[in-house]
Amino acid sequence: MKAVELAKSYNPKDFEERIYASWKEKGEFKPRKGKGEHFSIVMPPPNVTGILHMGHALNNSLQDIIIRYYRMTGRPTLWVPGTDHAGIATQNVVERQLKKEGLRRQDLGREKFLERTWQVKEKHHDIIKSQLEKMGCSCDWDHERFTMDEGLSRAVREAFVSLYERGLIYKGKYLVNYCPKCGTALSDDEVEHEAEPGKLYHVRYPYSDGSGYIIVATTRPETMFGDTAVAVHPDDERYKDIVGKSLDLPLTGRKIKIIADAFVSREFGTGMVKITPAHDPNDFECGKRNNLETINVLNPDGTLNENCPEKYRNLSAVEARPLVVEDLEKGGYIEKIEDHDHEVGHCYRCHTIVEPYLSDQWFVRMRTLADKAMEALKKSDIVFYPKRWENTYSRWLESIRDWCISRQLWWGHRIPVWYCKDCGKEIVSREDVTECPHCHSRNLEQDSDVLDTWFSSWLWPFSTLGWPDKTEDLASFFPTSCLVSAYDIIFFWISRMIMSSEEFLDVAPFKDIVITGLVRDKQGRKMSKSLGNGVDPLEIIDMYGADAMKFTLCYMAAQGQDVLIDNDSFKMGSRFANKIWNATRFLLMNLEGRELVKFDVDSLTTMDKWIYSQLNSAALEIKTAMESYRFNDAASAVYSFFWNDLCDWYIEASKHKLLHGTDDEKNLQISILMDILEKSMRLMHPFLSFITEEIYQKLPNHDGDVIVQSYPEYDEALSYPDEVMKVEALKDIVKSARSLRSNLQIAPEKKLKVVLRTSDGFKALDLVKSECTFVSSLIGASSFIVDEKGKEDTAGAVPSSGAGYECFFYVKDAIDVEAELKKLSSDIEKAEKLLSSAEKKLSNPQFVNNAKAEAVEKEKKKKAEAEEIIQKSREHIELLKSI
RNA sequence: GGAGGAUUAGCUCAGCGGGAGAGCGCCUGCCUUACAAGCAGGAUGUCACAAGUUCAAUCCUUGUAUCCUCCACCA
Repeated sequence: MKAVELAKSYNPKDFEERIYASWKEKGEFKPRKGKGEHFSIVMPPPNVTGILHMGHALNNSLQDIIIRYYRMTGRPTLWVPGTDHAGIATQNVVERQLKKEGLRRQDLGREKFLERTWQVKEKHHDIIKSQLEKMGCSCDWDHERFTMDEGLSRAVREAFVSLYERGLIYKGKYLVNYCPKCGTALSDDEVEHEAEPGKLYHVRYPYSDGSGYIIVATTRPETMFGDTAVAVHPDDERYKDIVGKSLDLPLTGRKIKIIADAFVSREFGTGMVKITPAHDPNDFECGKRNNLETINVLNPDGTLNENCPEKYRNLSAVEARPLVVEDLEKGGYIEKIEDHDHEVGHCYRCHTIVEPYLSDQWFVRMRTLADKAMEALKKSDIVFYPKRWENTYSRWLESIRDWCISRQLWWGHRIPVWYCKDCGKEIVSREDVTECPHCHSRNLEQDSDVLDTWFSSWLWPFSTLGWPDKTEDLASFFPTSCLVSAYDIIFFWISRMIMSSEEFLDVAPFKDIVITGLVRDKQGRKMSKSLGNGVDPLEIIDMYGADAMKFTLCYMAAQGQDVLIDNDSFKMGSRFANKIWNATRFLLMNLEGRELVKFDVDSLTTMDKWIYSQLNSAALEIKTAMESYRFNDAASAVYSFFWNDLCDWYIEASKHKLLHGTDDEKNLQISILMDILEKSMRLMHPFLSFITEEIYQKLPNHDGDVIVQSYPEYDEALSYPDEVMKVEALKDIVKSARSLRSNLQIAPEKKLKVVLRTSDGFKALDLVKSECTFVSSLIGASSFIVDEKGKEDTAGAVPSSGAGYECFFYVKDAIDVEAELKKLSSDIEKAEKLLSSAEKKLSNPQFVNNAKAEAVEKEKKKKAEAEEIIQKSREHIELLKSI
């Protein structure tokens, strides 16, 4: 047989791109009719604001592993890719570009601005797509979607209108979070609270009748121009008598009343609080309860407006504050100023301080939606991995408040509401409206706001499959099987997808929710441009290849734990890939000139059965790990099977036959190896996709592409526990022999006569005999004699021993007796520890009576082994001393 | 103010009721005809601290300490 020769070293650049193109061309990522239930994933759509970072690499690597695994199990499999228009974030990117050109978006106008934003979207989309391809993501590009696609836009309208019709969407004037820089309202979840050092100003508010003053404490004195009352607790004995009295608001002289409201805490400050309904959520509620006037003192850009004294107008809150305080001091209104740290809300996109701002906005009523989402968890329709996130999810749903969905932006889905300028009616419609259905006027205007970006992404799992139409995709692949996401968007996205899906389709959008950790640097810090600690996926792929990146991430992704990495972390995967490459190279070299033969169980040796058994166990371990999303366990099963079992032991053991066997022996051996190798490629394919495909194509026994081959399944018939036990015993002999040689500092080239003496019932006896040559080569023996009967004269030989055997080395030349003595006493010490622990347990009647029978058996065995080691080691010490 | 996570070898982390593990790093010896991105051998741990449950605790319970996240309208 003519075998393909592999390049001397593993170079992923030689084939990764080619293989991806070939998969794509052959349509390998498309769902196929298979057996069993469908398996589908929708990719969390990356924002078109930039390029993918390591977090995306982790997330998509894991999805790729899952999807490839299930594709190979034969289930009809679909992975839907796509991108998100990312409302504010993308608009900010474009506005920043404009700023460099000295322009604002208003200078361009809505239409031109949107044109420009579409260009940015296209550019980033193309980069993102090519990144995903470089990573090897096996998603079905024919199913690719964008949140502002025609179809998805239709889904957004359907969702909006149908919620409106059910009374779950309403418009109203409320105090919302408002980012002055982005110029838009935000939802509660889009505000990040951070502790900041601040001051607590104690301000005197004089009574209108001149009978003195009261003191209120505030962190924001500049909002006092919007004060419309001062409140005390109704049960506060100190202030019972002054409720109803009138105060003169400092710096303006406007009169406000003292009111009583139970929300006031008596303990904080003076127990008196100024009420500014337009600029504080508590005060807003309090104002409503008490029918207070609402005075807005801010412009939309965060500066003070015409409701403030002239000198402060058009200054930002931060600029105005010291001026106001200064003027208060001048007027003798400041009682004292204390340091006071407090939480300040910041915009999650631009980090500007968010203002509570009174404005007309659209909201989704969340209570009933949240209840259904809660129900889904209670019924176990959804399961979180790891489970602890279920608490986080429930708690958020319990305390949910209505969702502000209107944004004063241009980039996004226009709110499907039209206002008739003639009859003043509001028209909410799935289709564009050009004529008022009430008065037939054509004088209509569409609401200028767009929807929160999450209002389209919360429909993602079904809008991408064609909803609201009843499509074949929806029927075949919905609900999806699992969702892989980081924990930072559980609220923004995951919870809301569950709500929308339960609301519109009466079913959870996915069953398993896999929450990954975040990728951080080696110090545990978030990766960011400003810190310069980012690790770029493309750079890693360039250095080590996509397989090395994917495998390493998988190996490190322990259930929900953050992944700490630097560039060097990926050497691990790279070395492993190199190992696979070289092992294959060696086997293909040995295939040259050989014939593949058919073989059956009867022709398998103990070693052969052992490696099949190990492969079989690995398949089981991987299955178990994958089913509970324990990626690191799956990766270590792959790693230790291929490297430790196959390379270190099996291939080593086969070398003698491959090099010195008869033609028949060689043919049989290489046939078995090719079979194992072919199965290994299938086993490893989800984790190292490119290299396994590249190698698979070069195997004489391959069939099509490995990506669509069947995944090795655990088979009870291929499990050989006896053989496994024997091989483990053989490994033990070799290891202890090697250890002895190393301790005695015997040069590797020095070949020695070695005699192995086994005890009665030593189970691996026949194996050691049949693998004589192998063992002999591993322990550097010139001759290796298995001495069952104890006939060999071992006088003067140095022994190494373990359970059931002694291995004598005939060392005539000078050896390091001291070193060996040291080793032996340390062995005795260890064994004595073991022995005493076992004896302690066995002499304890409670242990013997209560513990499981196997546990007791194990202790007995432990004891016997320890005793054997101690006894032999003592003999050996005597022996050494006598030399 | 709530909630969660972390604390195991020099570093990064697995494990989780019965003899302490991996990768990297380190030491020693090897270019053994696949791989020096390799092979072999080796050292290193009161499994944060303190109680409790148990025949048995790194693992379960309860506290304590340090670190990290998330949530929360107390001015």
